Amino acid sequence: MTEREPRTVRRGRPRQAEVARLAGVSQTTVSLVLGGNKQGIVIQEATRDRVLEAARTLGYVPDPAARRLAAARNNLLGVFSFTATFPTEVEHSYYRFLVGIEQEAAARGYDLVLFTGSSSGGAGAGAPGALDRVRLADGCLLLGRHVPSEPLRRLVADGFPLVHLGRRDEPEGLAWAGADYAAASAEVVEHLAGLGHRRVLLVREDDDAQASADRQRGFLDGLAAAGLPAPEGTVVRTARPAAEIDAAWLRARHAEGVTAFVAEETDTGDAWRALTAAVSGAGLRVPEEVSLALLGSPPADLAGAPEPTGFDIPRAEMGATAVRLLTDLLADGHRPSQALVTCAFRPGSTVAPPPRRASPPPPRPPSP
Amino acid sequence: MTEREPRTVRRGRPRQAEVARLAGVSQTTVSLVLGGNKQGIVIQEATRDRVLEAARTLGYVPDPAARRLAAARNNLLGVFSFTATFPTEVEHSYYRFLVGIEQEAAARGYDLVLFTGSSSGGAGAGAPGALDRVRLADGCLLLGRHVPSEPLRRLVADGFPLVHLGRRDEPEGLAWAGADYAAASAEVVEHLAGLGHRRVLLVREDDDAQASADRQRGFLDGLAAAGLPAPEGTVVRTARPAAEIDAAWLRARHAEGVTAFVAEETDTGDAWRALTAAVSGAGLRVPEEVSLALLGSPPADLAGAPEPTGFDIPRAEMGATAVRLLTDLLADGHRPSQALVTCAFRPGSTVAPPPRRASPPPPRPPSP
DNA sequence: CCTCTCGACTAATACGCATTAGCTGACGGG
DNA sequence: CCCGTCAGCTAATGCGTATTAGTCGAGAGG
Repeated sequence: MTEREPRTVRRGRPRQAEVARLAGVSQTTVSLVLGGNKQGIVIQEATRDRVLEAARTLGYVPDPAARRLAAARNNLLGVFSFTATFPTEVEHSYYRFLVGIEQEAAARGYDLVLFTGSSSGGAGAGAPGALDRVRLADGCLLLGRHVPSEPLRRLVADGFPLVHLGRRDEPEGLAWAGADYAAASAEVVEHLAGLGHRRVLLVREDDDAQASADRQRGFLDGLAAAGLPAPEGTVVRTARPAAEIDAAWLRARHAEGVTAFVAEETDTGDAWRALTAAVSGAGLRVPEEVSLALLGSPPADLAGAPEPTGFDIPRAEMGATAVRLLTDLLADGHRPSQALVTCAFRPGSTVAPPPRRASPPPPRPPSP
Repeated sequence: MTEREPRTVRRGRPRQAEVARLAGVSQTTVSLVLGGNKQGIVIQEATRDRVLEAARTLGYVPDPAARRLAAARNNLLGVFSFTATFPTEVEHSYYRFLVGIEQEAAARGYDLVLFTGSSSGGAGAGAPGALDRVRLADGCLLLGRHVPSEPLRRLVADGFPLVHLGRRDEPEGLAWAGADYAAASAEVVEHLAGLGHRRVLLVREDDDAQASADRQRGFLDGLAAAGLPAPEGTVVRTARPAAEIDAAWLRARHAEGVTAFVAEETDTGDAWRALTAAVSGAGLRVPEEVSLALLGSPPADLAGAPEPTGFDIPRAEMGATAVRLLTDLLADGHRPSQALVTCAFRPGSTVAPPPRRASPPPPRPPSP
């Protein structure tokens, strides 16, 4: 039942052998001319030209798999993410990474392979072997907060060149390019303190990502640096921001003397979303009565709203840095290294000095 | 002086051969058990179990490169665009294509290769042989309006599986997945006519893209279907919309009895941008005094403005369709085909019946 | 008995490229 | 005049897996 099409279906893709035949030389010579020829074998100018000419006319392109198998390089960098690389939600944060990744990869002569295993349509990132497909490329970039450890550990142990986008200490020796959330978060807090705020709260989602932890640490460091206390309840961690961070909750905190709220940015932006909703639900004006800050960028659908004070994550730069790290790894096989990219403070318009009168806010009629 | 490390440096990664030795079978059997065994060769339950057990204890993971080499296909789909795939401008239209492409590719077990050659950092899409690199994949998707014909023609002639995103008749036999701009444009015009508009103008940029031509055709077809004339000047084509479509121009057209303006969507959105600017410059209210429609989606930076009446280009669906076309091509080697995806009409809020006061449109002699 | 399936595997080979041993003819020194 | 270089190639392998031809023993059928 198997149709044994002889040579007809032969994909147009030419091999070195075909090039060799056309140029009247051996396959070896073709490999020598087109490949690196690191052995320093001497080839005559004329021969070399014939080969190049033949390759051009046939449109020869090396097979990445074969190249890889023969223990050489592909010039392919993998990109693997643990959720779809292009999520359906508009303007997902990965896009910005990709901008930097593509540019830097292009500049260094690498093409990109997007491993789609984890996309919703596919088998899922959890599928056994999904991560192993990256071995097709020379090295791979990892995106996403929630990366399964076990397969990763294995890759690292085998010495496969990997760079994680975002700080990650988990498998010992994994290289990464991260944003300096801690420093940026501290800066935001110190900015608030400088304006006169004494009681500042951090709202974070119930998430164990390193990025969340870093922000919290920076937040607390910022408080400490400003000489402010961090009593119990200073960091609010909730799995369901929309439900728990509501107008009543916010009014209560405000009544206790909290004048500024800080939210972390996450994939969904839920913390920030809940916070802003709660504030407007409570009828408080921003920034006159209460200051808000966002440790990251606002979700795209809130683009119309006033620009939140906080910082911007230099995603494109992180992507470029990660590519740089990876290609360096490929080049000199140095041991994995890591890089922190600085975030840019964004002044925004959601913070101001706290209201003068230290008394609790006036009771307002419920909004219609 | 060749370092012939015997077994020591043997990559921690075991091969099928090692598994075979441990299980006391041949490498072939291992391949049969662990691979698909599409040949339907019968293996005893006990043997199969021994192999699986051995594979587990050794932590065997198949080498994707070898697998793809042996399979004579690499399960890679190329994505080639003639501008950077991830342009720096926010929310570029390619993103939406990619959403669909990634999903569908994942669902069909393909990974994606992004050819970065055309990115700003690289050699540029014009570089000789830039397009030839796509031969590395099993097939390739082409994005972008302005695709150089010559290298493309070659690829097509060689039978390399290619699908263009967007209608394209140029190289005979090129497959494509396009949006049905003509039908959608006609629908918009008929909608306007149904509301009572008699004089409708189309503003298009000076661009020879097929997409522009299709919209114009649909626009004219729509007029015809509604029984409206299309006198000279009904289609306004300008290279510099911002300069030529200004308040004065708009006021003049309005005075002539034109009650609705339609703009095409382009990469830049300049036509629409100019049109809206001109209308507000002319002090005309939308949609009370003048109706506007956009053949496509508005640029992202105009997201705050009222939603334009028009249609949405189903980009994700187009991407998915293109992938489907391409994989079908790969599977049964059928001759290239094309697919039109329907655009969804978007009611929006920029059109309304024309103003009541029937300042009689100048009875112009319809040109024959 | 001896050929003939048939079940259950295994040996051999192909995939496309890189690499490593040759191999050949020209030239030069002794 | 013979051997050793050496420039310039080519033949032969290997990489890890999938596939295709067997191979081999055990029953079945004649």
